[in-house]
Amino acid sequence: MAERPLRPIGTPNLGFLLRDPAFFMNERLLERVAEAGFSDIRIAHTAVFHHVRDAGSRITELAERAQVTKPTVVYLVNDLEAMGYVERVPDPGDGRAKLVRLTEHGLAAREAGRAAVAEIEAEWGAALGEERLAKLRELLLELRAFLWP
Amino acid sequence: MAERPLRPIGTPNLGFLLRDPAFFMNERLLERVAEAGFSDIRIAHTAVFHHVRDAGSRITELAERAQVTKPTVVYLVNDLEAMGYVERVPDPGDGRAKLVRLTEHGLAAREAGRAAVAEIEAEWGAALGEERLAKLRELLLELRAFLWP
DNA sequence: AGGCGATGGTGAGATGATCTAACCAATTAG
DNA sequence: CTAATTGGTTAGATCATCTCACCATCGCCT
Repeated sequence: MAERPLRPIGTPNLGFLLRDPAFFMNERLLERVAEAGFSDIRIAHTAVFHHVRDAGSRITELAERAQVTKPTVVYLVNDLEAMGYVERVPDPGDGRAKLVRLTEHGLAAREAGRAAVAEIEAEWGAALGEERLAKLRELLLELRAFLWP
Repeated sequence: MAERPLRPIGTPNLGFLLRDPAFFMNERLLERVAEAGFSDIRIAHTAVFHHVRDAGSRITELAERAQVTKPTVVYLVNDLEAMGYVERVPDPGDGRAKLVRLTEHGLAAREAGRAAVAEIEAEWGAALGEERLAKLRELLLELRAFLWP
């Protein structure tokens, strides 16, 4: 298998090429969110911020969407609740369930996060050229469609 | 900042687009390496396998190359040494230093890892088309050059 | 209507990968 | 020759994640 032209020596494999900039973005994101006044947010919390719906989401739903286990989400939500970013409200439609919802503070943090991401992507766009960045995004979306049909 | 056209709703940001397939590759890599008979290798170990030179590398060098601290490398190397993948030999040129080198077992595991990566990349190439995958790699290399000049 | 399997959420405890701080041994530079 | 630097290690902490066990509620079935 793998009868394809060998990569030039020293060219990192796709795993590294993908992971390293993802890591970079995480770090910058955290930096800028901290600068915006939310310095207690850690990278794991982004799973919640990214997936929680405005009307509130169940723990189970968050776990599915973020592809982690329920106890992991509970741990993150406990954390965020203690820090005032989210609140748990009873789910009106099901006595067992609770809805996790962003507080005002949480909404502000999410906005800061979104702004930071947009900023970082803009910097990358300025460096590569907007069309090339768009092409990169397109290819990554295609890859994602293949991996998670 | 960020006066660029908004992404369509639901389009994941670049962080996720990059991280998710990197994660995917890691998991597949580990699976296949395990199938090849090296089932005790964990993902963190890849840092050592990927960066160690055939002639042997110092702990310090590995830490720099893998972008982690020295104690982290010591921890990984202890692990790999106990499992028989690497050995420590004294550095002939410096009494303080030791060289970490792959054993026969380690070389075999590295080969299995390389084969697995090549296989996965070939699958991606078959799905996206080789030229498009090459384009993706090219753009990622460009991004890397921007981020780590 | 009552019981019981499925579902939503939690707690306890373990594990893995990382870090910082402190340290010893050997080297190199004044 | 001493002092600062460098290579490696140990100890201990932290964080993010998991599995297993559990309780509460729901909704179905007889």
